[in-house]
Amino acid sequence: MNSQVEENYLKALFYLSIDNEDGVSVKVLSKHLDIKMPTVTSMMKKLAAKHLVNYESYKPLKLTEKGTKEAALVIRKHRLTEMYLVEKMHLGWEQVHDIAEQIEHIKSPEFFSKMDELLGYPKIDPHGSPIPDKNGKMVWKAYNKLSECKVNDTVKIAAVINTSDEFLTFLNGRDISLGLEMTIQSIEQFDNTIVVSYNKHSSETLSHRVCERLLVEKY
Amino acid sequence: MNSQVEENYLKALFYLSIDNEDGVSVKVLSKHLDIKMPTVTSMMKKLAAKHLVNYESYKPLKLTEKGTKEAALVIRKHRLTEMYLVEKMHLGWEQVHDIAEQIEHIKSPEFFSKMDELLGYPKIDPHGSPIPDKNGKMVWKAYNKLSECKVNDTVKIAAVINTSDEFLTFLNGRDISLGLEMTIQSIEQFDNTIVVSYNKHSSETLSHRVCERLLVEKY
DNA sequence: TAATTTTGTTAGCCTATTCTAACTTTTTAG
DNA sequence: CTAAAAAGTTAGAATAGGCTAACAAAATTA
Ligand SMILES: [Mn+2]
Ligand SMILES: [Mn+2]
Ligand SMILES: [Mn+2]
Ligand SMILES: [Mn+2]
Repeated sequence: MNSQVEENYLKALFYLSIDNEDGVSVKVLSKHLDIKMPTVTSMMKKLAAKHLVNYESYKPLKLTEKGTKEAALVIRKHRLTEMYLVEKMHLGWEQVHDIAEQIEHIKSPEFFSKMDELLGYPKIDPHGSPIPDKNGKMVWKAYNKLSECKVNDTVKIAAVINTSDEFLTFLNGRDISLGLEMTIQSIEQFDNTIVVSYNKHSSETLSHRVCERLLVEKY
Repeated sequence: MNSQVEENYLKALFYLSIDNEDGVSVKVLSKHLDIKMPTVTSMMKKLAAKHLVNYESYKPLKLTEKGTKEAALVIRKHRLTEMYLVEKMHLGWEQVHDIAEQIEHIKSPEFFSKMDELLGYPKIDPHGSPIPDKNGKMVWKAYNKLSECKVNDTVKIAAVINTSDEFLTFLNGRDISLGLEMTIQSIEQFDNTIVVSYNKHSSETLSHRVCERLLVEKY
C-alpha cells in the first residue's frame, strides 16, 4: 500500500509525463511539488525500489507500467470525488479540488465504487477532465483551445486546463461553465484578446491567457 | 492545527474519559490505541504543551477544556460522516466506521457543514450515538441496556454500544436495526440469555453479551 | 574546447511517530 | 510494613519525509 505522500509523487509524475514523453526531470518534479530536489531524489529511489518508477542517476524519471496504473487510479479517485462533490453535494467546481486532494487518499474501495455507482459511472470530472477507468485507462478527447479558434466559430466549453480557485471563480463571475456555447465575435491581433458572446453576455472580452486555458468543442 | 495522529489520541481520551471521571491511565489509553506506553507518554507531553491535556507524571490523564472541545469536534465529523455514508450513500452501518475513521481528519469546514446541511442537521449517527454540535456539546439520552430489561417489556432499539463490523453484521443477520421494537418473551436465569420477539421473528434468542451492547428505550 | 551555469546527488541533520530495554514510582500482597 | 507486581518514565534507536550545504555531472556558453 502506497502512502499518501507516495501517491502524490506518483500523480505529479503522471501529470508531468503527459507533456514530457521522454521523462520528467528531478527539477521539474521538485518545482511542481514544491519539495527540494534532494528529497525528490531520495523518494525516487524509494519508488524505484517499489518498481513504480524507473530511476537511473542523472536520467529523466519515468513511471513504470505499474506506477502509471497506480497513479491513474489515484487520479480516478480524485476526479470521481470532485464529480461527487459537485453533483451530489452541490459544492462549487472551484471548491472541490482541495477536498479531493485529501479524499483521494482514503483507503476504501467500496466508498469509491459507491460514488461511481451513484454518479452513474461518469466519464469526466467537473472540469472536463477524463476519469480513468478501473484499470487506469484514460482517454482525452481531442479538444481545441479557445485561443486557437477563429472569428465566427461557435464552440462549446468542454474543459478547463487550469483548475485553480482563482481561475474558476473568474469564470463563475462571467457565467462561464462546462457545456456553455459561445460564438467568437472578434480577435484582437495585437494581444490575441478574444471577444465572445453567449446567453445574455453579448460581448465579453477574454484575455489570451484565459483563452489558452479553455478547451472547446467546435461545431 | 492538530495532526491526524494527535486527533486520534484526543478522541481516544475523550471516549475513555466517559467511564473514568477521574482521568485515564496511560496503560488504558495505550491498550485502547494499541500503541506502547512510552509512545503514549511522549505524546501526552506534546499534547500538554499544546494545552490539550493536563499531564503530570504518574497521575491520570485528563483532557483540558480545549482538548475536550477539539476531541468532540473530531467525533462530530466522524459521526456526521457515518450518517452521511448511510443516509446518502447507502452504505451499511457495519461498513461506515472504518471510512469515517479516515474522513474525520479531512481539513475542510465547508465539506462537513455541507454534509450537516444535506442531512438536515442530524442529532444522532447510524449507531444511535449523539452527534456533538458545532461547539462540541454532546448529550447522551438516558437509555437502558436490553440486558437490564424485564420479561414482557416492550422496547425500541435506540443505540448500539459496540460498532464493530462483526457485531453489526450479527445484528443484520437477525434484522435488528435502530428503531426496531421488540418484546421480551423470557429471560434465562442461568446465563441471562434473553428471548425476544419482533416483526417476523417470533422467538429470537440473544446472549447476555449481545444484550449488554444494545441500548433501548422503554415504553 | 574550456569555462560557467544548471541540474542532480551525497552527506548530515531535523521533526513526527513509533518501538524496545532499562530504570523508577506506585500499588498491591503478604 | 516490606517485597513483589504493575504502571509509568527515560534513554536510545528506527522509519518516513523534509531540509541545507557541499560536491559532482551534464548542459550551455563563450
Ligand atoms: Mn482536481
Ligand atoms: Mn493528494
Ligand atoms: Mn464510528
Ligand atoms: Mn481517525
